[in-house]
Amino acid sequence: MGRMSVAERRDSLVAAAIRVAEREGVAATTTRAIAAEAGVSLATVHYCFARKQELLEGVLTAIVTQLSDAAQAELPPGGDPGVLLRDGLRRLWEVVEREPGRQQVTYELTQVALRTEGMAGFARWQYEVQSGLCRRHLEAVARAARIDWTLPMPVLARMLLAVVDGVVLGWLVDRDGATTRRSLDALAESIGGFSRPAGS
Amino acid sequence: MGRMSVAERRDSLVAAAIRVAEREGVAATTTRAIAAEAGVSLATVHYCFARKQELLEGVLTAIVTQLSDAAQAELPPGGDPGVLLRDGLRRLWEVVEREPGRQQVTYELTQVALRTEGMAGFARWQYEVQSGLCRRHLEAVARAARIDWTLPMPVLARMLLAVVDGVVLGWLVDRDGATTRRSLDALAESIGGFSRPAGS
DNA sequence: GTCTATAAGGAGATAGAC
DNA sequence: GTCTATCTCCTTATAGAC
Repeated sequence: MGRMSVAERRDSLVAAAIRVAEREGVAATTTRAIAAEAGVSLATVHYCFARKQELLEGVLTAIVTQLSDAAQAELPPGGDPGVLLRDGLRRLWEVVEREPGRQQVTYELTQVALRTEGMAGFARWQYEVQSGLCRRHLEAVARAARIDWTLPMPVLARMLLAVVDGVVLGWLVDRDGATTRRSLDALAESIGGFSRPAGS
Repeated sequence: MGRMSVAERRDSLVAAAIRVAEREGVAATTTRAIAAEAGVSLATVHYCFARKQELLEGVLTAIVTQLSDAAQAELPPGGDPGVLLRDGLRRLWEVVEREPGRQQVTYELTQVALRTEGMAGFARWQYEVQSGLCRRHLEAVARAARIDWTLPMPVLARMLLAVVDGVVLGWLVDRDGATTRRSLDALAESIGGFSRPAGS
């Protein structure tokens, strides 16, 4: 843990903060805990980030960016839109179920951002990014299944994002994976129903 | 603000805590802030609640109970299940849009409960109560529309609860009421589709 | 039952040596 | 860049007078 550039140290502190937040919760992610996790002194944290809020913004940005990078997937042509959506959500679900702490941190950070002066914009940005991922996936499904959606894209994207958020939130509370997966499948099928053959 | 019984004082402190939490967030709901809001001294709070966690449990209980009481509604016979569900969600939405702080506090408290030793049970209880409300509403819709649901009730109830949670969560971030209402309508219609005429 | 006063500790942030 | 030491403020909780 010798000397490194400010940029490297910042990345290392953000990574440490994410580990602490997943393990202990965002509320318990103090600058002291982050410093200990990263193996540096408290003052080093404040040398790299003028205020703690800047570090939290870095955490939120890193989490959203990682999620965004992981969500890219191309779809082979053909198939039913409901089935394509269902398969996409099942792949997403595997990731969620493997990293529950990450999802919990995401929701906690959104709440913190909404309540913190000057961070509300980050919450909205996070939501726009996730909404954009939903939109792109819905467009990919439309191309693959050769259909047009019968609802405006903003409405459909919001439906899909709401379904994912709500389902994950519920699972974080009761950890009933079986019922959760069946609900997710049914909701995917539902949304797939808002389609008609392309150009008709 | 003279003397009152412990029970009365506890209720008054819980009510004060809810007001502070709606205004400032659960994280900022300190015993001092609650005492000030209730017009009593700090020591009085600790006289009525041995630990702060007991007070928070009282807040969560009060919020869930109030929500539960407000959700009762009888449905006139006849109509389409999707339309009945949609109308129910629209009534619920009016309440949500009128009291955004209340919803935000609910999510914040769930997160706190999940992270707090000894409070995880409260989060699960909260979820079971809300799930029960969804189940009862779905059963009422089935009676009114004379249909049977084509999915098991636990799955349907979870779908409905997830939809409400996800939609509210998204609206708390971007406050786009128009898109939110259209998404809610479409999702209600979707869930209504998992039905067939009764006894067929 | 309610108060004032205080304990005991944790938080973010900074000063100044190296 | 990183450290130790410290400041200042705020938190939960308690003691003891009234």
